[in-house]
Amino acid sequence: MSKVKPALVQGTRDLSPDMMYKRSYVISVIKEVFEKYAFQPLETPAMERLDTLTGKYGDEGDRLIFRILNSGDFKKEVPADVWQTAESNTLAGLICEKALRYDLTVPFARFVAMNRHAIALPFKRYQIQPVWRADRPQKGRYREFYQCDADVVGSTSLWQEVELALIYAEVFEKLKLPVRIRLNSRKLLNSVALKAGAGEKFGIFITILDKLDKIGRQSVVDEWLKAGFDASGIGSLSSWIFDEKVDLLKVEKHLGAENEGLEEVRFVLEKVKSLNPDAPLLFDPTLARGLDYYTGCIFEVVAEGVAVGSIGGGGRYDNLTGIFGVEGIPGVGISFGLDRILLALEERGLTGFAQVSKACVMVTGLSEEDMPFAAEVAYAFRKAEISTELYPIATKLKKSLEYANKTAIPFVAIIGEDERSKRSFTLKNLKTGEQSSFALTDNQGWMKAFSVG
RNA sequence: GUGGCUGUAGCUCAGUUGGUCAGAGCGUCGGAUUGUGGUUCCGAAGGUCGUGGGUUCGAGACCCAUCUGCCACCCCA
Repeated sequence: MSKVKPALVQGTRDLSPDMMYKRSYVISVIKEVFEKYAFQPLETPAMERLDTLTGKYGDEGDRLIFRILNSGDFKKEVPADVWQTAESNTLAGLICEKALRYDLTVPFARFVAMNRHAIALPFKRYQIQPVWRADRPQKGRYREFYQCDADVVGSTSLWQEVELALIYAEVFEKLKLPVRIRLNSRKLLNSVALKAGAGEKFGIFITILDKLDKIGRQSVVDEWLKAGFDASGIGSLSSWIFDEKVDLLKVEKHLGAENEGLEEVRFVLEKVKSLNPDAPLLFDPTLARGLDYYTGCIFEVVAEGVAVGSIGGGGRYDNLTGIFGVEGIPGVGISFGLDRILLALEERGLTGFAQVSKACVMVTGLSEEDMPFAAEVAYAFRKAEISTELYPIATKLKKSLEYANKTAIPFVAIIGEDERSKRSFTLKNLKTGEQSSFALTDNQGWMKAFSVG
């Protein structure tokens, strides 16, 4: 076999032990909160049938789906002339029947459609798994990344939105990451678009609106006008919609009191704030979100002071399972972008929570004769539920202490001839340099020493 | 998918108009210290200058391609 230079696929990365400690912690926080709000775990396969995924994310989304080449003699299935003349895209459709999942929501919808009979509604599930997108990587943008989703299907109650917003607030509070949770409603956006005379061109309208952060108010207005929307409508719209803090009463004045979207937003905002006054939830009429399937409330989370894009998003979709032939099951869900959350924590220096050492204590023997007893000591520690590493060869103390120091193991139990003959060990605290001797049978003694460190 | 920037020892980077320019710091390894690390001192190893072509008497430096990272667009976690 010829030698290959080791390399990673574009947009992917290895997660070192160092990173894994941090990730595990963040995942544990998210999972804990999900379970506290009574969501149940679910996992689905990395690959789905291609037709399960296509058409769910818009044209742009379809392009970003990683397709999997058929096994076997896939060429045989394609007529020669087609093979010659077809566009790459068409051809890919003929030789790929599977794809890597693009998000967790559509596979979940597929699961619900397939298991409708076995599920008690409302069904609340959470799912923490990687997804893949054939995007061009940038900072905080990977081709393989983790999403942590919580969705409820089978309930139209706005209390679900309230609880999901509370989850967002609680997770980021626990992670000590300052965020802004933006809230809007697609229905409200619809009314806004109507005011602007957007009518059929709702998509174009919100796409332009969505660019507000990047291009600024004036450019948004200009683009709207260029797109041919009603000038007077836009004029009155721009008098309030870009305000930093939008007063709901003001919105009501412009859209009328009988506005469903406004009522949704008001309800969620009020209930969340009354339960958790510190929740950083705020109404933002300019929040649009691109995904085709949202129909009600929409959420987006951005980290304060860190440019990593949004670290979470979600919303309500009235009929996601419809395309799988199961009608009338509404859903609402949120997603956490694990990789971006970690990036944000990293940039703000908030990863101090991470466990730094794999082991609490390392046992080292000075000669081969000491090794059996060293192993016995290590085993005794483990029986006491202490994470223990046995230095695998008898070596100079300098060596093993250096190793313990580098890997941040706080204690070293030293076994030499003396210790072995007395069935004891010398316990050194690497932080303070103190050391004392314990009989192996003196569990209470050495357990106390460990707890002090 | 479109456009731009980038790539030199494990890491962070020097390298002048193409002609000893293959370097520094940190890290790694060995020794000072054969039962004591994190400090100090001494010494050593490690790079076909991302990769593949090309221009040139001569290229790390120029050109082309490709890969990677990053940035903008698009989109999004």
